[in-house]
Amino acid sequence: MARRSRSNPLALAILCLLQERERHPYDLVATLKNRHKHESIRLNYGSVYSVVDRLEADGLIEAVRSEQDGNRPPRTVYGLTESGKDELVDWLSTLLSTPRREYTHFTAALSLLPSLPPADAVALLRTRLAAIERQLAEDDAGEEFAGRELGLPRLFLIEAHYEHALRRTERDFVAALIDDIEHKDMEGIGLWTHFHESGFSVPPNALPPTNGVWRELDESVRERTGNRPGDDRFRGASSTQPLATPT
Amino acid sequence: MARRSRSNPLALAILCLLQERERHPYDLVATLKNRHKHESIRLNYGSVYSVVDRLEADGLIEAVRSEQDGNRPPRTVYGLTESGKDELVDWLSTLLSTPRREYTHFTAALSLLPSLPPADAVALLRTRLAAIERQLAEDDAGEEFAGRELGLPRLFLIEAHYEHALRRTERDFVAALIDDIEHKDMEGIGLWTHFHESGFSVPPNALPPTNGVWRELDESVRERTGNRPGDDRFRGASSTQPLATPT
DNA sequence: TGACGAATACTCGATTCAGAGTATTTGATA
DNA sequence: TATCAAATACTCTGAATCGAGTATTCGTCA
Repeated sequence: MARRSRSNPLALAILCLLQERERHPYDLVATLKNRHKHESIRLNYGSVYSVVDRLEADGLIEAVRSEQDGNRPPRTVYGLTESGKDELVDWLSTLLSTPRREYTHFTAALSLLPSLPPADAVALLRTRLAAIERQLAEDDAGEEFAGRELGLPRLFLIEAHYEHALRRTERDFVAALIDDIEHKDMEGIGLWTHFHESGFSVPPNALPPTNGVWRELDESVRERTGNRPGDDRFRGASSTQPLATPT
Repeated sequence: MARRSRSNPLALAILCLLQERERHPYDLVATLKNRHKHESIRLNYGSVYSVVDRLEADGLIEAVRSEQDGNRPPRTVYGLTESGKDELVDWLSTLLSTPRREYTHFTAALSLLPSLPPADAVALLRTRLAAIERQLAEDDAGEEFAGRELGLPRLFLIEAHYEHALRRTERDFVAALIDDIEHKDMEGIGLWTHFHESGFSVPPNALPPTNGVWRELDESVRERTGNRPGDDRFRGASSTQPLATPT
């Protein structure tokens, strides 16, 4: 059998819940929300039903019975199969033992930061910093609540603690970044400022070739040189005609 | 016009590149890889072409001309429109200023940790820890290289520095977690161990009601009580018949 | 000079997903 | 007792995504 996709951790969460006992789809959703798993795993109805179908098609879960309450739509109750149990252990083990590249929106935004003028960037990062501080305070209050009021053991809050630690790192990083930009305490800021002030909206390729930041990167990173796309000096020496008809 | 989806940061990256100058799709891909943006933004061919189509349909970019080199497939060169420029600034500003929930595979895995026996969890986390340490060492070497050999300003490596900081946090967290589990230095570990040893693969609902962790959570978090799905005491009091025909 | 691998430049189809929409029931309120 | 909001339990559709596949050309090395 071709390897399953494993791209959506919701499928893994479902396997875990079905390991506890049999459940119908709506019960899965309700339980996940109840346990606040939707804060660490993307969850919505459409996904649940299609993921359940896929798991069933792959033989990892199976319908064990159908229930009906009055006139409501019948509910199909699912249980874990043997190979489902195997997949659960293997998948979860891989996720835990092997770091993989994680893509986040904020990292993406940081990598595009030079596309905004430095002053704007600082203002926006300040707004973010304030929001993070608020969130950190809420985290503390929430932990207080879970620990004291609910008596919820730390074991069941591991992911919340981890996210809290990440958030603190984010706060420190953003604060330091703001400082560095403001005090021009970072290589490249002169260029950044200059190019936005002089009306070129983008730094790298506006540089004369000899100082071209990206050019140097291109040269060093690639074994061979040449006038190729991706090389920022690329200007298309091929035949060019105006585009006549749009699609 | 209905608000654009903004779920795929690749579209934002493309807007940023087109702000620099006009490019054709393959040039976009090559440039993104060249600048190592594919390490912070998920990138593959299929996505690029469909994202470009979408951006064009939304009027954020437009085809400016078509080039052809000998017998190769013609290349359509795109440029940024005025509303594209607006969207770029607005989208990037939002990403920077407003924290949003970020879903990662590792956080998902942590939230499902109790589904494995504690001893297994510790072993897997140790493997991860070693991999993170290796990665951290590579980060240092890579930074050395970029800074010294390439003279690449820190401004263009912000995202790499941020990921490095996150990785250090992850290392510390994982190391501490291993310790806590091993020294049973965490509330809930007794139960966790017990339930895996006694053959119940899952802790929460195996508890007697009076000590039920999730039950208490359910009670406290929800305003009302009752025998409903998602409540872990739920056992389906409705009519039940065996499932006759599978689909 | 001819063969082969790497790079160029996409195309296509099969999943996968998000989220809006639908219909029923329960419980609180007026 | 009628009504209305909230909760229950999905269904459907169109969009987004992924990755494999295709076809051409260039450079290099025997």
